[in-house]
Amino acid sequence: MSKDTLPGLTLCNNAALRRAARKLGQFYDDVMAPSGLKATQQGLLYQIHIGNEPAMGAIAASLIMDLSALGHTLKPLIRDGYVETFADPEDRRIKRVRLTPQGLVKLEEAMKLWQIAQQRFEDVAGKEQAERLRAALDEIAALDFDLPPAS
Amino acid sequence: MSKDTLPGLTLCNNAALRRAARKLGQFYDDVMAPSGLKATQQGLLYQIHIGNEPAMGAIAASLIMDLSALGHTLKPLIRDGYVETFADPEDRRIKRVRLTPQGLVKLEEAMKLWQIAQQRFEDVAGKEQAERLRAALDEIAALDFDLPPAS
DNA sequence: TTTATTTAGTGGTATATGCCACTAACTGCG
DNA sequence: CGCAGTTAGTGGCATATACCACTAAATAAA
Repeated sequence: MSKDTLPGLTLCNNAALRRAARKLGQFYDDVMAPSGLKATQQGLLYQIHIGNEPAMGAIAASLIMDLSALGHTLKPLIRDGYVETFADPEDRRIKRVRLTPQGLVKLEEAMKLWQIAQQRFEDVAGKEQAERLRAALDEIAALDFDLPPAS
Repeated sequence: MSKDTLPGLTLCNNAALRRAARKLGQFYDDVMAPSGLKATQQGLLYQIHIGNEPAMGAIAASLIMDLSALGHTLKPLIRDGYVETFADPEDRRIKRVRLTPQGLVKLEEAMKLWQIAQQRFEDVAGKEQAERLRAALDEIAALDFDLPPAS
C-alpha cells in the first residue's frame, strides 16, 4: 500500500515545487526522449536561439541559473555539436553562444516533441490552469527575498 | 529578431517550473546553510521522520522520485550519520529507513531554519498566494499523463 | 516443487545545479 | 602609466536526479 500524502509534503513551498518539477520533468523528458535531448537541453537551445548570440551571463540570468552551472550544462551540447561559443571581440571576457546549423535542426526536431508534451499537459491540467500556474511561477522567479540591509 | 517578439521561457510549463524551482531552491538553501543541510536533505529527513520507518520505495513514491535517485541522495545522509537503514524482517527485499538520534537533532535544528525561510517566503509572496501555489503544484504532482491504453 | 514473473534495491553513467577558489580582462583612479 | 577593484568564465567538488542493467527475494504459474 502506498504511504499516500503525509502532512509534510504539502506544507513546504520549496518541497512542493521540487516534487512537481520532478513529475513534470519526467513527463516532458519522456516525450522528448526520441530527439535525444532532455527537456532542459531543449529549453537551453531555445533560449540560445531566441537570444542574439547571448553572452553566457545573460543566459544564466534569464534562466536564474548559476553561471558555472550553465557552463557545465552547455558542455554536452557543445560536445555533440549543437552549440558553439566565441569570445566577444569588444570584451574578451565575454563568451557568446550560438547554435550550430546542426543545433538548429535538432532544436526544430525537439520543438515538435515539446509541442506534444506541452499540448498533452494542457489537455490534462487545463489550459487556464496552466496559464495561471506559469504566471504564479514567473512571479516567484521575480521575487526579491533580500532582507533589508541594516546599512 | 529580437527576443521581445519571440516567446520566452514563460510559455513552457516545465521551463517555468524549473526556473522557479532554481530560484526558490537557492533561497531555501541559503537560509538553511548554517545547518549544513540542503533544503532537499531537510525535506528528506523530514519525510523519513514522519514516516513509520518507511521503505525506500515508499519514500520515493511520496516524493515522486526515482528509487535509485533516492538511494543516491540518501548516501551523504547515511555517511554523516543522520540516517540508517535496515532490512524488513518480513520481506528481505525491503529496506527501511529511519533517523538516528543525531539525525533527529539535526532535523530539529534544520526545521528552525526552514521555518524562517518558509515564513519569509510567505511574507514576500503572500500567504494566500503560497497556499494556492502549493495546491496547484500538488495537483500537478497528482496528474496522470498516461495515454489511455488501447486495451 | 520448479520455473517464470514481478518487486525492491544497487551501481554505473550522465545530466542538472550550486558554491568556491582562481584567472583573465576590463575599469577607475591617482 | 600602473595598481586596486570589478566582472565574466573556468574547473573542481558535491549534491540532485534520471535511466539502465543486474541481483536478490518473494510470488504466481505450470
